[in-house]
Amino acid sequence: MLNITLPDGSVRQFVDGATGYDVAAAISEGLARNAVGVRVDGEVRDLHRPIEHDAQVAILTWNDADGKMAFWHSSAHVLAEALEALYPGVKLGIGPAIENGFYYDIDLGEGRTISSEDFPEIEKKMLELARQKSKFERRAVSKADAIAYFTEKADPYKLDLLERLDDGTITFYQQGNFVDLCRGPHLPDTANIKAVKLLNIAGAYWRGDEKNKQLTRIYGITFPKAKELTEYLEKLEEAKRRDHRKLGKELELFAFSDKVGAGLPLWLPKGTMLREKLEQFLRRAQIKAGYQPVVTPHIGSKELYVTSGHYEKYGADSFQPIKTPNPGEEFFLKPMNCPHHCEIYKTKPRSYRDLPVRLAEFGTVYRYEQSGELHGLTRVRGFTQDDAHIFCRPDQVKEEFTKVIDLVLYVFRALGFQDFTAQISLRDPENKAKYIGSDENWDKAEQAIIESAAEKGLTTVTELGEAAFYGPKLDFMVRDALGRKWQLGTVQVDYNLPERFDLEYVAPDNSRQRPVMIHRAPFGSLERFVAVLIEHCAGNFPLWLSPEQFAVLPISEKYHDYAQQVYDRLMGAELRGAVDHRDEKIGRKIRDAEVSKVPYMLIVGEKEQENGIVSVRKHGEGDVGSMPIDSFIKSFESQVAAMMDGAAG
RNA sequence: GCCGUUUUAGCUCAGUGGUAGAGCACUUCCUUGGUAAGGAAGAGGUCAUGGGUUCAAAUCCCAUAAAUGGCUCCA
Repeated sequence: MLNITLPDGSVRQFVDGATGYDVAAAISEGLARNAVGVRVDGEVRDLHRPIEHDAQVAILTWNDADGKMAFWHSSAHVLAEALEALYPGVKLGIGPAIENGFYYDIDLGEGRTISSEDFPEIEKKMLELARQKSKFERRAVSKADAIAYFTEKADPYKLDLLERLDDGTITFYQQGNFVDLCRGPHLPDTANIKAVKLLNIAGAYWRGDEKNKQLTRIYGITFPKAKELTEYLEKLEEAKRRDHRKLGKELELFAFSDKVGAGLPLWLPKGTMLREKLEQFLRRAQIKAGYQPVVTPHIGSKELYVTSGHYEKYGADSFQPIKTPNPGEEFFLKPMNCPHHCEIYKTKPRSYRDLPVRLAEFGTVYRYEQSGELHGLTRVRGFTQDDAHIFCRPDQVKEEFTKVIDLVLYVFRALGFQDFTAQISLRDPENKAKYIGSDENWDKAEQAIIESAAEKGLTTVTELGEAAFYGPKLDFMVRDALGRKWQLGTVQVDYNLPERFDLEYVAPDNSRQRPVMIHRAPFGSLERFVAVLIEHCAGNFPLWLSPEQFAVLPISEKYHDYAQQVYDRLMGAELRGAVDHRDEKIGRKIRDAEVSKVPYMLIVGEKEQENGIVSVRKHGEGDVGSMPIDSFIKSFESQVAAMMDGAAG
């Protein structure tokens, strides 16, 4: 007999050889019908695989993340089966499930191509195969048999995969006539796959190595219900509507020009207003937090980067040096601000009493990103970091880290980013040699990060081996309203640059000590931050940031004078906006203001002029009634203040 | 950087080898209108750039650039 413990803690008994399906069926018929897999003592397995011993068992359905993975992984096999049917001789690479769907890498062979125009036919074939309700059958095979099978099939990629697998761990899965090397687990059968959509097609190197052959990767997604596919596609449409590249153009925030150069954004007046408000906001917060603003040039001599080590590592792949009339003299556009800041630190001897020294700069840096990597404002070749470097004693690292986290949280709250996680990147304990800095300091810094993150109650994930070679770091990952993940703020401990620049402070015993350096940027870069902010709020910026906070809309030309009076009053109170003087009807002016996402529309006509009031309309909400101009200003100001107080609390 | 796709008016996009189009935006005129598009007329294009094929190229071919979806990279 098998004792099966269910997630609710109850224990049920089953005959030997019982499967996950039997367990599901014993719980309810509906569960058995919807089950896609089973978790046995933490291991996700096929529903119909016998459970060998007493275990903790959870039935997985589409609603479990692991259930979705099995569902999509199985869908990838169906895609492969369809491709084999439609494109005989196709060679298969790998076909895993991913966060949203699955893909399969294929090699069509010389001269054959496939494009998104072929998708409908492939989708049709996949649905046809799915309807056959083929069982996914698992079988263990010996390495020799596996090699024989794929040699016979002349599938070089599977053979390559097999080379790295050990005998005894190899399993095949078969549905219909299609056999694939696969660890599983899979769905019981193909019938659950009711809706199929192939999404896009792309090149991908075999094993992710650009020295290898490039395969064709087909991305797709499947669902157990057609309705869910429709909803997913609607979500994609919504993401497109929020795309910062689209909104940036529509709202006239930024632009690019071939003549200026790829990846070099031009900030238009409205975008610049937004950006300056963000800068102003952070500048103030940083002054309060004890930072000292500094300004450094956009270029630095080659020597600076030889010292920092960046020349050796990135010199060849950077913007190439700027030459001068002096032979041999070379300058680089600065790819980061830290070397300059190190030189500021070195302008005078520092006492342990002076530390920490916090140098802050909105520093614009230039990096020659690969052409294929450029993407709107999130990946550019010239961008401004809200950078600062904290030079402190090793015993101050933790306190400084905590303060930086406070600052980042303050910034995120003020901007409405509630859903974020913090990733702690530590060194690989197996391979300590590849990191610079003493063991003792690393331990101290890693502890400092872990503890301060815990004290601040951050939701963290810890990644071993993800630290930079010069120090551990903490990155803030923000999810936008659609659940997409972005890396914004970062805090990094650095033992390398203080060493390379020979930074020192005088300790109480008069000895020379090495300070620790902390790089930090709450926004990361203004460019990426604005991009994420745009997508996060779909272009409806918080009132205090909105480039245009109001639009005065006169009913007709007769009220232009009064409109101007209203405008002057608001500008006097330091609100931002404009009067719509066009010869258009009020409906049209309202529509245009709504479309351009102006938070407040102030409609003025005869009534308003006579009574010294404005008729207020709120973006997305409509008419909110009329009030004296001063009341509007007061209510406006209290709203802005509330946003800032909320952030501080 | 690599693979695929795309590039036509300020914007969004039609146009499959034979006289360059639409809607919106813009200009002018009419209209002075009360909470999401008033009407009319006009102006606006080296069809990304450079080569080639052809009697003839926005259209077919090649190269370059940029954008875009991925891959690789990211101080």
